[in-house]
Amino acid sequence: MSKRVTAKQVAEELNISIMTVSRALSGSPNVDHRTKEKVIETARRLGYVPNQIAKSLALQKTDTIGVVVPEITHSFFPEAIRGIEKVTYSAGYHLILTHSAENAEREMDALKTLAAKRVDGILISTAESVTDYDIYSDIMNLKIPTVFYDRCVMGIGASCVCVNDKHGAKKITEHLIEHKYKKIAHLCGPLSVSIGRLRLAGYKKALQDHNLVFSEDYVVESGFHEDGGFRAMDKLLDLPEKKRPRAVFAVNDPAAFGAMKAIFKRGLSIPQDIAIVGFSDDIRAELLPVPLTTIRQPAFEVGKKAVEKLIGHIENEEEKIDKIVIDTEIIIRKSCGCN
Amino acid sequence: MSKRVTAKQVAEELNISIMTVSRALSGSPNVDHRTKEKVIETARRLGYVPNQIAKSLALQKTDTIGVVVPEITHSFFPEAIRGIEKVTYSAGYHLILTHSAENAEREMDALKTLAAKRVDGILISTAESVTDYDIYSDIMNLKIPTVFYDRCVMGIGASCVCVNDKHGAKKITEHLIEHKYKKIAHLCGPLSVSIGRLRLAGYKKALQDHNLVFSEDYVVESGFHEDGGFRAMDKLLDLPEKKRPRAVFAVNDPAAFGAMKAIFKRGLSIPQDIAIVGFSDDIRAELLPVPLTTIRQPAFEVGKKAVEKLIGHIENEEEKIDKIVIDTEIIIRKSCGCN
DNA sequence: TACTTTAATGTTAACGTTAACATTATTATA
DNA sequence: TATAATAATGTTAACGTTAACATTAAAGTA
Repeated sequence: MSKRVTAKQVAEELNISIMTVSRALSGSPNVDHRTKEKVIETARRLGYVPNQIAKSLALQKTDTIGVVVPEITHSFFPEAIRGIEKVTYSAGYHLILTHSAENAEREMDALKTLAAKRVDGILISTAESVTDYDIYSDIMNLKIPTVFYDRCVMGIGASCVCVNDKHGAKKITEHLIEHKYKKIAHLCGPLSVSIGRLRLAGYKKALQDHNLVFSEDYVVESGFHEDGGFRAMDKLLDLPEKKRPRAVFAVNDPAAFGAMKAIFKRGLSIPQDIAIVGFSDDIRAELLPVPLTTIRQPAFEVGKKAVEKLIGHIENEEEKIDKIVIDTEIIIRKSCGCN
Repeated sequence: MSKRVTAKQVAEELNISIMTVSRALSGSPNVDHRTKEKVIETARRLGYVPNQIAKSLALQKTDTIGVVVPEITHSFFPEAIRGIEKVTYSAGYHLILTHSAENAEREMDALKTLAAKRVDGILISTAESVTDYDIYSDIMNLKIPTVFYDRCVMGIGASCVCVNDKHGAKKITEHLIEHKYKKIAHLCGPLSVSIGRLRLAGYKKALQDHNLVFSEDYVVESGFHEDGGFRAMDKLLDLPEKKRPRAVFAVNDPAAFGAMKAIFKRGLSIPQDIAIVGFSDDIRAELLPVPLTTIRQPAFEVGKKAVEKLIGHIENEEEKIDKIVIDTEIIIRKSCGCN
C-alpha cells in the first residue's frame, strides 16, 4: 500500500479541520454548503479514496460478510453465491470468500481468518469431512452472527437455511417405488453432514411407508463427488446378480454422474437395467446422454434467504434464530424410466 | 462487532505490556520462553482473536486480494477462482470477491470498493459492457497492483494473463475450413472486450489465409450468453436459404448452446445441416445431445498464473509488467461433423 | 568487581477514521 | 442592542495493533 491521500491532506489543503472534511464527505448536516463543495472538489482533485480499514477500526464494523464454500466448482455454489451477492450488494455489504475444499482443517482455518478479519457475519456450508463441531461453538461464543446454508449444523443456536432434504429424498424414492422397483439402493453422503443424514432418512422413510425392507447392503457411502459415486456404484454392481439393485438414488447429481459411468462401463443400460436418480439439478443433469431425474434445489434462493437472515441478525439483536426450509421440486427426466 | 478480547486485556491479566504480548504471539525473538508460554496460554484461555483490521491499519497491508468476476455462474470463473484460491491460500492472502454482473457501472463500483478496502492487489476480468477504460487508469494511478485475467485491457501498464484467443479462434475456424465448409459465420462477442476482438480476428485470419471471402453479413454480435447466441443465430437463419451459413463459430460455449437451440427449433440438424463450434469447453459441452467441438481454456491455470503474477507485483517492486498467454487445445466432438 | 554486551521488557507514536464534547460564528428573538 | 438559539467548525480521544526507540535485567568478559 503506497501512501495514499488522506482526509488530513484534504483538510490541510483547505485549512480546515479533518472533522469538517469527514463530515462533508459523509454528508452529515451542519456543514456549510460552500465548505462541502470545496471539500468534495478538493478530495476529487487530490484523488482521495476513503480508508475503509481505518473506518472499520473506528466504528467496529466492517460491512463485510464472510462466506465459507466447500467446493466452488459444484454448480450449486456459484448459484448460491449469486443469490448472496445480489442481496449484499444492495445492502452495502461486501464478501470475503473462503474455500474449505471439503476439508475440516481448512474450514477451521477459514473461520479463524474470518473472525480475525472481524467480518460482521458468517455464512457457512459445512465441509464433507467435518466431524467436530467445536469450531462452530467457538464462533458462536465470539458472538459473530452466523447462518448455515444448505449443509447445516443444528442445535448450536445458529439460524440455517436449507432445502427440504428429507422430504425431497422421500419424494424421489417414492417416485422409484411407483415404478414398481423393489430393490432400491442409496449412494449416501457422509453422515457427518446434515444433507447426508437427511437424504438417507428420507430414503428410509419412503421404503418404510411402502413396506419395503431396508437393507444395509443397499446403502453405500459415496461422498459428494463424481469419483466417489463411481466407486460406490461399482461396489453395488459387484453384488451377485440376484441381489443387484434395480434402482439407485444418489445423494447428489455429481455422485449420480459417477454412478452412471460405472453402470455404462459394465455395458448396462439406464434405465432399462438400472434406474438412477439424483439430487440437486446440476446444470449438466438435463444434458446427459440419459438425462437425469433429480430434485431441483433452488440454490439462488437458498443463498438469498441465508444472507437476508444473516443481515437480520447483524442489524437487529432481536432477530430470532430460525430454521428456514425451502421447498424442492422433482424434475422427471429419462433416467428413472418414466418415459 | 461485540467487544472482543484484545491484547491489552491479555497483558493486564499477566501484568506485562501489550508489546510483550504482541511479540510473544507473533513469535518474535527476544521473548523469554516462560513469558511466551504464559501469554499463549492466557490468550487461549481468554479467547483472544487478533484483530486483523487494526493490524492492517498499523502495517499498511491487508494481505487481501480483490477479485472482480463478471459472471460467477459461467463455469470458467469458478474454475479460475479455484486456481486463484489455491495460490492465495498457501501464500497467506485472502480474497474479497466482487461481481460485476457484466455491468460497467457495477464494475466501477467494485473497483472503488476494493480501493477503499485497501486490498493489496486486484485481479480483474472486464465486464461485457465496459467501453471506458478511465476507471482502470484511476486504479493504476493509485498504484494498486492489478492483473487482468482472461478478458484483458492492454496498454495501460497492467500485467495480464489470457489464453491464446486469436490463435485458438483461428485454429477452430481452420478446422471448419478443413471440412470443406465455405460459408462460415461467426457469432461474435462485444468488441469492447479483448476476447471478443481477438476471437473475431482469429476467425478473419483463418478465412484470409485460406482465401475465403469475409462477409460482414456473417458476423453477428451475440454477447457471451445463451440468449444472445439464440437471437444471433436466429438472425443468420433468417437469411435466404442460398446465403445461409453452412458452419458457425460461436465466441463461447454458452452462445453456442443458444445457437444450437435456434437451429434445432427450425428443425435443422447439427452437423448435417449446420456445423457449429464454440470456445471455452464449458462443463456442459460434452454432454449435449450433439457434443460441442470447442477450444479448451485452462481456467484453473489462468487463475493460478494471474495471482502468481499479482503476488509478484505486490511483493516485489521490480516485477515486470507481462502479458502471459496460455495455450489452448482444440477438443473435437460431434458438432463440427468430424465423426 | 567493574564494565560491556546482550536479552527481555517497556514506552511512545503512528496508522486514518469518527463520536462526543467544546468552541466559535451566525442568525433569530425580545 | 443585548441575549438566546442554532449552525458551523474545531479538539480530543478512541478503535487495536506494531515499529522504533528507551529502559532495565541478565549474562559475559577483563
